[in-house]
Amino acid sequence: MDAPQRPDAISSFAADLHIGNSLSRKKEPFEPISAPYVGMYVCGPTVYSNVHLGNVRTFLTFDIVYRYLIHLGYKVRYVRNITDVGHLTGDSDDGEDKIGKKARLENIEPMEIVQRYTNDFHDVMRIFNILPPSIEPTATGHIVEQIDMISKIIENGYGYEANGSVYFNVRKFAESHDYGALSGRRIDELQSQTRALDGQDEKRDPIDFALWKKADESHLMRWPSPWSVGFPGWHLECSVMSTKYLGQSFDIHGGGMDLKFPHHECEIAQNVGANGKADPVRYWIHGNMLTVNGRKMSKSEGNGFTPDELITGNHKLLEKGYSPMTVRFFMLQGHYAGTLDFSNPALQAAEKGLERLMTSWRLLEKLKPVAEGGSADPAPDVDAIIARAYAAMNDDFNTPILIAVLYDAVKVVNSVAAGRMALDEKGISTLHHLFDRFAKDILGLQHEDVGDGGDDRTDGLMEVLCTLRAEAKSNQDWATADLIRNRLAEMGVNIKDGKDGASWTFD
RNA sequence: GGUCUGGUGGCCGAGUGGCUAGGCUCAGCUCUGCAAAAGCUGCUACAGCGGUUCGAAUCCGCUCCAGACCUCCA
Repeated sequence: MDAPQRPDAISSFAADLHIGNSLSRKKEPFEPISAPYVGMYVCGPTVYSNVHLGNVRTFLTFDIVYRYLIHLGYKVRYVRNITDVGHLTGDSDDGEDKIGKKARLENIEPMEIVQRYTNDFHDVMRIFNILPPSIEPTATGHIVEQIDMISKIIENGYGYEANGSVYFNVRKFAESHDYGALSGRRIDELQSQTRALDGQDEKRDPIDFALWKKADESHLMRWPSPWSVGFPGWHLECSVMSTKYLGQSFDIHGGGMDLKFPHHECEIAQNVGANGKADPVRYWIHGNMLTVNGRKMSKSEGNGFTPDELITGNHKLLEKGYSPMTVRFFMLQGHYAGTLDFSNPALQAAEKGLERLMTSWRLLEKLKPVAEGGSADPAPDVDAIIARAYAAMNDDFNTPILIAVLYDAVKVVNSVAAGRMALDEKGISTLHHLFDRFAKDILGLQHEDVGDGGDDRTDGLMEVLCTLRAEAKSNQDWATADLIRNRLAEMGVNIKDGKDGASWTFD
């Protein structure tokens, strides 16, 4: 897994980068707080089960952001947390800690759960060629800092203790701050929307959220604090770890659309409530959901695929298996801010489209420049293609447009290979640059064939076979020519007859 | 009910005032011993209704439809 090549200085193209900011709901020019450094925080997974493709889409979105910022020359510190405590089951069952519950069900240590699914998460990230972040902190590794932040929030008057638990006083905070600015919610509406208080509730107001929860001995994961033995609230870890590693104000905060409320709204309140600094995050980026037959992919719907099911095709909703690169490409053909529907025809279209792109990319390696002094007519304008590639990425990371631009390059490569167009040395090297930087570094596309082809010996063997076949063809010995072609095809080697002899590709 | 997204051709999916994606599919053609690949051409749409404008898929209003979110032991 290769990180993008980072230039020594910030690219001149960086000045045109615009980011769709979910806080302002506008596309804004990207101006880092202290260039060349960029701080980016993304909410990572809660490691109590296998990740599914919907999760993958979110992390892929920020992989593209990360890769492009690096490509532009920024020194990015990318922090993506692992939630290993505090995320409660929010639905109708019991509101237990998700990890604690799983540990109890399987009768093992919570940390075994955490380790197992963290490993799984990393494996999945790897097969989709998603780069690891600079720092991957865990909630349990930052209990001390979380307690410290709670204390600050209480000191500042925005938190209160009730029976050993601590809550954030939303109404108090909203007196002087715009709670709801990110999600567009108003606290009066929230108030009326919230389910009725039951008499046991320790919260002063139903819209308050927990910073610390007291826990009895049946809880597997609990820590001492000034208020009680218990555990931190889910929203707290992200505030704590982003502040610790990126500062009280930082550039980019990302996550899935479904985290906008309450999670991110609460994060802002906590950061501001503890640090007193308004606007802790400059640019909020939210990746949209992956749907299946129009429904959000989720475990409870039974419409989530694990990577294994995806690759083998062993799932009732899959007609066949698809490679991770196919899925990566498929996801990048849609913009991150829109929903994307996962379907078999769409996947098959992506598979074929990717194959055409990759075949052309391989063909580029063998392209010969037009001879010195020879005319390159008609000569395609490859510099314009590069400019359009940057324009696409600068427009809020518009990968679908970038892919469309790459297909223009595909057309050029194929035309040159077929002798219909000509390129000089410089033109060819520009195309190399386009594919290496945009397809490989930024989109993270890579050839999936492993081990076969590419080395000198294979090339030599192929040359011999092609020469023999060319000889057979010139003798009109079609039987021999077809035998060579067919036997190679059985092995996954495809011969293509062009104007200047045959070329070959591997499946 | 509230908040937020969206509704684009056979399918997927860009595009936010005039030029205008791209991929896949289908049909025809070129090339070709045949095939594959590649290239060319065609099929060419913006949920509905009204408004603004010289001009709207794009802006405004309304309607219809779809999805997400609405929080801690509800």
